[in-house]
Amino acid sequence: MNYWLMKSEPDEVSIDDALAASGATMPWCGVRNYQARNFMRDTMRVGDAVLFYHSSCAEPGIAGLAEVASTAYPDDTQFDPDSPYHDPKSSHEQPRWMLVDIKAIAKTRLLGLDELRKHPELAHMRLLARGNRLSVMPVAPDEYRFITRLLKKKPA
DNA sequence: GCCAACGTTGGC
DNA sequence: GCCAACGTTGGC
Repeated sequence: MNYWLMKSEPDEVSIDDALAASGATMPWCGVRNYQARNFMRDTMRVGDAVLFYHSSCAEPGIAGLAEVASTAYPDDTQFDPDSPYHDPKSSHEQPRWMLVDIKAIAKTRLLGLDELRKHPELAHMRLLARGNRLSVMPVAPDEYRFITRLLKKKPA
């Protein structure tokens, strides 16, 4: 069992949007970073736990829980000239970008960046590292457990 | 809107 | 294979 954090801009897809999707499941399209793609393609397994993170918004932070719901397959948006995620250098024969399906499980309280930074137990999270830009990243099991406990508590 | 940090591109 | 230029991310 692996643990992950996945960023989404709530203006695009919020945890509420994900929960409202058919089966609360949606293809995690639009990832255009090789490292993030490799995590989805090579390491994710069905049933892995996911922290659903809201980024580029007024209150960035963990907003819900989700799980990996498929193995990796090509991201269709890369082939669509009308999509903002279109990649003219990709082809059906050799698709460049892969994704997995993500199933939303629950909305949580908003666990903001400032609160995450308060805890020494989380000091090594990749999310909190300087200049971090990865949109899909692994979370250590201890960090995941600590965060799920925090989510059940009131904000500090 | 600003800007630091980072990844990618492409000329050499 | 180096590296400058450029584009993007994402918090503030």
